[in-house]
Amino acid sequence: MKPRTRNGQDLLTPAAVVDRALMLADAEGLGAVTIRRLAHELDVTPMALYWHFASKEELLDAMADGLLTEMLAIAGPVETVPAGPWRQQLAALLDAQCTVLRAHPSVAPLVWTRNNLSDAALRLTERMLAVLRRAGFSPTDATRIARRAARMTTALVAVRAQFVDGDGDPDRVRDRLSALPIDEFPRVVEAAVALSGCDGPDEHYGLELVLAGIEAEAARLTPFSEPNPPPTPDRAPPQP
Amino acid sequence: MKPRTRNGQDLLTPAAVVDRALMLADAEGLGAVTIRRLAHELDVTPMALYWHFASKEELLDAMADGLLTEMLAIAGPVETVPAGPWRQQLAALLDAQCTVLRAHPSVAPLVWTRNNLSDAALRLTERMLAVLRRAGFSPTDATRIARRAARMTTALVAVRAQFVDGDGDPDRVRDRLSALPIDEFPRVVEAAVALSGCDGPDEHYGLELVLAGIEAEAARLTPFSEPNPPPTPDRAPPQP
DNA sequence: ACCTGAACACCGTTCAAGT
DNA sequence: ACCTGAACACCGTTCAAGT
Repeated sequence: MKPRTRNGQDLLTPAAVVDRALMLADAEGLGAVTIRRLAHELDVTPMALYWHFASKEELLDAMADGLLTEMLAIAGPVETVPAGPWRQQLAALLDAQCTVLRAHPSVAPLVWTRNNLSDAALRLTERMLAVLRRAGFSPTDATRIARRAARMTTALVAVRAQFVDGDGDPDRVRDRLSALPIDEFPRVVEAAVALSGCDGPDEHYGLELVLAGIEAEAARLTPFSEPNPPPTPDRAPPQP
Repeated sequence: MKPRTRNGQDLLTPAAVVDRALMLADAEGLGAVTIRRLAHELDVTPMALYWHFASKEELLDAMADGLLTEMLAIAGPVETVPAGPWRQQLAALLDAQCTVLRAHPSVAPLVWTRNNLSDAALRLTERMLAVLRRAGFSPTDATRIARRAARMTTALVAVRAQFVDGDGDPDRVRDRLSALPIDEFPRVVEAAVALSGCDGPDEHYGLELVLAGIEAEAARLTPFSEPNPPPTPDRAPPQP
C-alpha cells in the first residue's frame, strides 16, 4: 500500500513526516523536533524535508492540524451531537479536545495559536458554534466564547506541559515552605502540603471552571435559564 | 551608583542582564533572547554571561521572576489589600498580574511554569491564598484555585502572544469563511465577520470568565453566600 | 518529481586561559 | 572575581547538483 520508489526505499510523504514528528514530540518533547533530527529518524537528508514542507513553521502547523484531526475523529460527525442540554454537549466537545491534547502535551501550545482554516479546524469550530448558538448566544458572543473555551482548554494542558520543576522533590519543597516565617507567610505555611504537591491530572477541574464561567455568562446574556432552551430556529432571527 | 571596573567599563550584574533580556524579548520576541545576542547587546563575550547564570534556563527563570517582582510592586504590600468583598480583591490581584503580563507578552509563558519559590512568588501566593481563605475556601481548595487562576491568567496572555497569523489579512479570511458551503458550515458562515476579526484586547473578558468560574465554585463549596463572609479566624478551625 | 551535498550564519556550552 | 578565545556539537535554510 505504501508508495515505493524503484530502489525499494519507502517514499517520504508529508503524513509520514508529521506522524514521526508527533511521535518524537511525545517521546522527547517539542524541543527534540528538529529538522535534522527528524530527517535522521526518517533515514533521509535534512533537506529532503524541505521538499514537502516549505519551512519548519509549516511542519509545526501540520503537527497542530494533526491534533485537530484527531479531535474531530473523537467528536464524531455533526449528526453525532446528542440532543441533550447544551452544557453537556459543550463539555463533551471540550473533553474531546482535552483528551487529545493530553495525549500530546508538548504539542498543545501549537493548537489554536496559528489561525486554523484547515478542514479539521473549521469543522470543530462549526460544532462549537452550533452548540453555543443553540444555547442562545449571538454569533458574536458564540465566537468569543468558543475561542476562549478552545484556547483555555489548550492552555490548561499546555501550561502544565511547559512546567519544569527545578527544585527537585516535593518533600524538600514542603519542608522549605513549612519553614517560612509564619507571621509573614501564614497562608503559605498553612497550605504547604497542598502547595508542594503537583496538582494531579485535574485539567478536568480547570475545564469545570471554564464551563462554570460560560454558564454564568449564559445566564447573564439570555432571558431564559436551562433546561429546555426555547426553539431557536436554525438561521432565522430569535423568536418574535 | 553603578559599579565600575578600573578601566571605566560598566560591570555586568545579573539584574542588568535580566533587564536587557526583558527589553529584547519585548522588542523582538522571546526567540530573540539568545545568549550570544544578549552578550552582543551588552558589549560582552557570550561566555561572560555564564559567570552570572549557570545556563540559559537559569536566565529564563530570572526573567520570569522579574515579572513576578513587577506584579508584586503593583499589588502593593499585604496591608494594602482593601477590606472589600473577596471577589474584588481577587479580581484586583489577577488584574495586576494581567497588566504586567500584557507588558511582556512573550515572557508570559515562562511565568508560573517553573516552580517558584522565590521571594516574589511566595509573597504573591500568600496574597492569593489570603483572599481565597477569607472567601471560605479550605487551604487545599484555595491552593488549587489560586494555581488555576494564576495559570489561566498567564495562559490568557501567553496564548495570545504565541498566536501567529499565517493567512494574512482579516478581509481575505472573512471572504474565505463566507464562501464556505453553507449547508456544511452554517454557523461558521454566519459568524464569518466575528471569526475573522482578531479578538481584541479582551483578556479582561477571559478574566471575567475565570472569576465567574471561581465564584460558582465558591457558591458550591461554602454554605453562605456573599457579602459579609463569616468571621473566619486567621488560623483556627472554622466556627463551631 | 524527489532527494543529496556542501556551505552559511546561527545556536548553547565546555574548558583553558587571561587580568 | 570576572571576563576572553578557541573549540565542539548542534541548529534552520539556501543553492546547485544529482537521478
